[in-house]
Amino acid sequence: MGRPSVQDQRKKEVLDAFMSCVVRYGVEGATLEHIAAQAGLKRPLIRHHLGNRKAMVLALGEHVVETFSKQTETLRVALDEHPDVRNLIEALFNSDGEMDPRINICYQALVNSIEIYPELRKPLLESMEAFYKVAIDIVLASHPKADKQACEIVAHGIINLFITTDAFVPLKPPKTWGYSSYFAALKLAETLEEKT
Amino acid sequence: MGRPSVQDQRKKEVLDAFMSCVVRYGVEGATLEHIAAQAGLKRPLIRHHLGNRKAMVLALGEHVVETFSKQTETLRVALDEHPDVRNLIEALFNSDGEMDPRINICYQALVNSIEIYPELRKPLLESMEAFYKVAIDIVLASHPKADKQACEIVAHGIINLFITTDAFVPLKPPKTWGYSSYFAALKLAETLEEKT
DNA sequence: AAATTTACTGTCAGTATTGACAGTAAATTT
DNA sequence: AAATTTACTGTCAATACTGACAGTAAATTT
Repeated sequence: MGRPSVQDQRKKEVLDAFMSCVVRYGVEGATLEHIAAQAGLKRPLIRHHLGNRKAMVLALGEHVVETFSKQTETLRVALDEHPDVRNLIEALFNSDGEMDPRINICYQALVNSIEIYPELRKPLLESMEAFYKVAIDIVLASHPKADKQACEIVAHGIINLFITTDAFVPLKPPKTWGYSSYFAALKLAETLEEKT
Repeated sequence: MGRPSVQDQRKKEVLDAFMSCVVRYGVEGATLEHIAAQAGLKRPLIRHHLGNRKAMVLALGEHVVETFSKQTETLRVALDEHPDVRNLIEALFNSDGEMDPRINICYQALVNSIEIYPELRKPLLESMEAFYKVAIDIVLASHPKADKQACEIVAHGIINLFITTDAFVPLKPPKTWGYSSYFAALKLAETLEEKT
């Protein structure tokens, strides 16, 4: 009874606003006022729903890790149907709107804040490990004859290139930069093909 | 006449301290007090030498761009002697102590702060363009018969992989991650070899 | 309609950060 | 030694940020 709770919804909204602010101002530059304004709420209200600043940062960490894990799972389905490296690359780089471009930037920002929030280290590390693992599995399944170590290197390379996809967006770089990581990932995948 | 000026030296020391703080706390998290403590100086003194906070951030931008440009030049000499892709990769990934690992992290942090300091955009963009250009030139000179576009893609890929080298360091990742970008870069370079 | 629970706002105190500047100390010239 | 220039320190006011909480409004149950 009583007024129905909207905490779950509000939390998501606030964390979404937090992400946008982290992209613009960094973790420490994202003030509670910034976040509240971005979410269209008053500052005391976001505190009511999420607690103090530290709790918010940790919640953001969970949120990013969770979103990351969902993306990882989305990739795993591409494995089940057609365990092909190109499918992996397409899913990573050309899934229109599926991947939130803010996630990678926030992830990196949180990694760099680990000295302030050491609790973030473990979940961030584990989510990235899972991400690598899925990529490695796909590459291995896709090229069963290829050298195992080569597959791991290619998988790592593809993921690392993916990480940089949106790294330069604030620079408004020439269009040629935009797809460079994508094309490089494709070339990297080529190295596993049979050499005829 | 008068007491000899140590501004040039002090500026360098402060900017070096600023870099260390940006790596730990991000651009906005690096307070003047942090920077001063890191440099072993009093806060009013760093102001005396470098001006207010905004001036310091812009000076840091110049410093990073300058260091970046020096690294770019260091690479160009590797071009003149042996324009080989492997030399490029070795110079990037295995030049013990030559490359300051903080530079990439600071560069990325500054890129993400462009909305606050728009003046940084142009120099940051240009320094990265120069960096790409040198890499492309080396790859082209190294493989004159190869497809031009392929060379550009490989060069971009190598640089983008280089960018990620120290991205995960705060996570204290397993050793296997450490060289993944390096090995991936080598594999990427392989794609330009003659297919026999 | 009363009670209850939650959403939301206004506001204040404590702290952190920055900017500013007066004043002192040190090194150099004349 | 006096003058001059710069390095450096102490300190205070203004501002920004956060934490806390009382109090109001809204939605639901009985």
